Amino acid sequence: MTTRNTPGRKPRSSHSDGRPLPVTTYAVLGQLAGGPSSGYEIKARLEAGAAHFWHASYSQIYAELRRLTELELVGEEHVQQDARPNKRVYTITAAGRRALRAWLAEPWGLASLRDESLVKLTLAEPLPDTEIVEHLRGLKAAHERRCAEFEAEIATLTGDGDRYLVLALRKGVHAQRAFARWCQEAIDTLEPGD
Amino acid sequence: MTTRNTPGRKPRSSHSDGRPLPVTTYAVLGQLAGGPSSGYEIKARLEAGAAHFWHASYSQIYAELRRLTELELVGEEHVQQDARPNKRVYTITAAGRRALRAWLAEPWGLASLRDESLVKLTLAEPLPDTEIVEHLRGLKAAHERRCAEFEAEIATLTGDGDRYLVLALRKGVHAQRAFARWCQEAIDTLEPGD
DNA sequence: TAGCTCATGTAAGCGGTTACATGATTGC
DNA sequence: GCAATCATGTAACCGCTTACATGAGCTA
Repeated sequence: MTTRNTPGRKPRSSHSDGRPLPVTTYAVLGQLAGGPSSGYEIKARLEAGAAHFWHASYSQIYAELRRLTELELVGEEHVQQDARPNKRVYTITAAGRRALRAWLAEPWGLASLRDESLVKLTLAEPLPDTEIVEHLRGLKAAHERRCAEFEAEIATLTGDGDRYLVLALRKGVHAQRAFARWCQEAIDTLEPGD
Repeated sequence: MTTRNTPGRKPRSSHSDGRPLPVTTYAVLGQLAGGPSSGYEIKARLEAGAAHFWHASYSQIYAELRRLTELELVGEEHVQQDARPNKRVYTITAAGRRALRAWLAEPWGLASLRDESLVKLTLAEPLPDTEIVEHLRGLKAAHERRCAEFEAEIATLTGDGDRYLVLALRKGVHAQRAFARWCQEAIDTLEPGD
């Protein structure tokens, strides 16, 4: 006998719906794992943390908080403040922590890269190679600048609490360096003499 | 005297609207630059070409073709076929080629990477390092597999017409290698002995 | 007095995916 | 007889961005 959906029981809590929650939801939930906070604070934490590789607007954060509240993965508390606008402070629940841990336990997937410059490159056939090379030079410079940005940010992070953030930023450094090197390789193969 | 919008003249053709067209539009338009074809064929060409770094579903291709037709960047022709379903064959117009060239002439932008695994990493604090390392090992293996896939595909491309595609795939190789190396670096810093 | 920080939201729209619908021909 | 190829589309939905709306207190 298969497990029946006991009818009349409203399917509550963690996404009984088969589809997985989007990453952004967990990104928000994850911030709450570090302590209760308001939507506004969550935005700030995200900006200070994973902002380089994941981004969320206010609209979306507030929407996600509504969703998380409905799923009972977070609890909501209205806080009156004088001298400040009132807050809604969200707190992760036990179910929330479970959901987060379960998500972290799933295999860590590859980033799917949608690369505009490669679309351009594959369509660049009618252009003269010299022009393509010009673009590649510009791209290389951009990658190098970005790389330097990552390195600069790492340099400002001395605290031990930032261990994982530093690791994450290191990935940025690796990626940008690789891209810059690829640009040079591509330039070399396109340049006269080939 | 500033250039006035001559009123009563309907703003026709190439996106008089300020916003740039999305990349997908140009990806479709670009396929047409290689000769007239149907939506179905365009899908096949995309799949054979830039599919690894840019993807488009049928729904979207047909939608883009409608848009391109409206913008008069492509021309549409209904072709009766016996023994086959009827086609709509699209042909790039002079304005279409201009628009494509203009797009290619714009600076080639960096790929914005949204990396799920990095979100996980920055939220992994409560997990024991051994578990994180496990995930990173899995990720490294995945990157190496992907790298091998790119290399295998490059090996099948001997033709000279595939020059740019090969270059593009090389970027994939570079990226995957860099990611794999980063995984190892991260593993090393997290592993006991640190 | 002007602008920043704190604080929350709505509405509209876009890019994109997934599921669904249809149907003829060719090759195993 | 069954699946694959050719061929085009619609409808619903989702994730996300952008623009808009509001408002109090603090600081230059």
